Amino acid sequence: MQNEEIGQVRRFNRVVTQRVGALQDSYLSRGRPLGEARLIFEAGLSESVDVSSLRQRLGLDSGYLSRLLRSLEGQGVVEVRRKAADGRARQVHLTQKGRGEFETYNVLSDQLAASLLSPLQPAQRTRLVAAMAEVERLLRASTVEIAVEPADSADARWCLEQYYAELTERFEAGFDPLLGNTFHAAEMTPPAGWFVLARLDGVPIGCGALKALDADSGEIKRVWTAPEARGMGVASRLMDRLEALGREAGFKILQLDTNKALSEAHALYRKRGYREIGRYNDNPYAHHWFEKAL
Amino acid sequence: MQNEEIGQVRRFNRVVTQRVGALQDSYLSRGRPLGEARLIFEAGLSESVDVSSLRQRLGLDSGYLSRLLRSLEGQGVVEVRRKAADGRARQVHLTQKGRGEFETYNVLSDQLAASLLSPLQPAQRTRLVAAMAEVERLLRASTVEIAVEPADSADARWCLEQYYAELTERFEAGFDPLLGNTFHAAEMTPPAGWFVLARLDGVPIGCGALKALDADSGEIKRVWTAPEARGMGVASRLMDRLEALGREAGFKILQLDTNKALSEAHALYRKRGYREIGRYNDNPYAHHWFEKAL
DNA sequence: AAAAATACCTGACTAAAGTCAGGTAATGCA
DNA sequence: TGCATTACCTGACTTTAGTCAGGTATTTTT
Repeated sequence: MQNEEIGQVRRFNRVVTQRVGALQDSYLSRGRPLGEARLIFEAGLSESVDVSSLRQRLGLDSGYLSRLLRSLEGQGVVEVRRKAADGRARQVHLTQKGRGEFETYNVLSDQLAASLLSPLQPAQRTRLVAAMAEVERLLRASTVEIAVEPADSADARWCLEQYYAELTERFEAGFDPLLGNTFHAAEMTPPAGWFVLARLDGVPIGCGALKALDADSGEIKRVWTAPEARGMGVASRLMDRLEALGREAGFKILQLDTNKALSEAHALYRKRGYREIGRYNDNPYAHHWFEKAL
Repeated sequence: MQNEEIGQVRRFNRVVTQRVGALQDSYLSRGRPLGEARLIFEAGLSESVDVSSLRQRLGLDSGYLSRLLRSLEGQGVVEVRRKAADGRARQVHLTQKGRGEFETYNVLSDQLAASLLSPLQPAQRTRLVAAMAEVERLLRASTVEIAVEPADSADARWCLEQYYAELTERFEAGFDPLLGNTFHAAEMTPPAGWFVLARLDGVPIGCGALKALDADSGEIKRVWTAPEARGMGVASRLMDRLEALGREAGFKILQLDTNKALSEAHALYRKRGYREIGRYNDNPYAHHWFEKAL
């Protein structure tokens, strides 16, 4: 990484935290401590929130949050009720007054955003918004975490279900997981194989698997990215990790198959140095077979 | 301004303050209150700083800053000495230990920046850095403030001097302010005329003037942007303001002259709807004359 | 030379933010 | 059924941040 890049990131950090951060705080606290304001904002995002979820999202101490909630209850902006499904847990709702406050914060946030744009000329404004979208997307991309996980965890299963559902929709002939060269959790468990999961803010957004074929070769399967996370390079990073695992396992060759409907996947494999080979398995859904020497 | 733009700015604000802001704080406070850390950082930027300048830059209360300095003195990271030139004022120096702390913060800042970039692929990284540069530049542009000010203030004179110096350098024949259709402060003082100044973070970075020629027409002069602030649309905004002042004053027509060396200025005038006319004054440095109906 | 202004300091506050050690009620599990 | 766990609460703190009213030394102005 060049010094120049680092320097640019640091300048960016400085300017943005000053302009946006400081403005944001002053706009949004409006006579109420920032902690309370943030709480109203979080609570307003949905009909009701569990206290535990607030605690996690805002990173607050249990006692501290409790006190904040008591204060907001005193102001009549929230109600805290015990949860029907679990009597220990409690849920936070905004009262009508709270809804009003939430809307006010929303209007202020809009004004804050507008105050950043309004001094600019239309062309500059368009460029700023586009650059912000790019920064946002790539910053989010840079916080995607990829880790080897058990293939039978709830998150792993969720990803695989999404993946199958997408294949069913996209394949001409539909997709039946039982026919399609399925592999089971055991085959994705070291040392028979590996399952990697990509998460954004803790939420699974992609997966991939590597299965040992023999001592020298492995097969890559089930590489999937959630639609909302596409264009962030997640699949590439999953492949990076899977290939690294293959290298560690001593494989000389990685193989994979794919359906003709998955054109983005073809492009990705080609770009990463996979070359098309003849059929090496009897997967009824496969139209193309690739391999790459590690 | 469209809702879509506002929404994008708000998403950007949220993502950036979360990622950058939170990381920054945790990285940079390292066991020391953030206020003290910021102080060390500011003090380290130069050999020595006046307390008053720190107070201004960090926006701190005099008593509060004083206490922070005592605390840092106690930790042995700064020395506060009276200033030779003015016995009331005091100067802050980092001790050797303080220098070490400063360097540590620098390294941490670099690491923080690197941690945002490192998960990305080279192409993404390049795009992120470019987008950050764009956002930084345009956000800075959006905080430029333009105001009508007295033409004989220190900042106004500074701008005009810079402007003259640049003309001297760029004009084939050099430039002598006494010959060049000079106008004096009185002519830029309402209602005879107006002087507008552009500031970025309080520092003057551009100026412009409008002078009444008669009841129906005015002349725009001395539109200048500091080299480091170019490409931010400052000149356009100065022109906007000057034309608005002209409209308020009831002028029907604005005129201006310019030297052939100032090609960017020509482009700007043409883009804003000025059309070239014949010589209307005897400015020896002018090669082109323009006017625009308001 | 006296008066006014300045630059900083000290003391005495307050509010906000955060921490930690118990405590209570509800739930899950053996 | 009883014991461990959980989800949250309360009380008793500390730290950080910030404000404000004087006070002292120095410089500038008159």
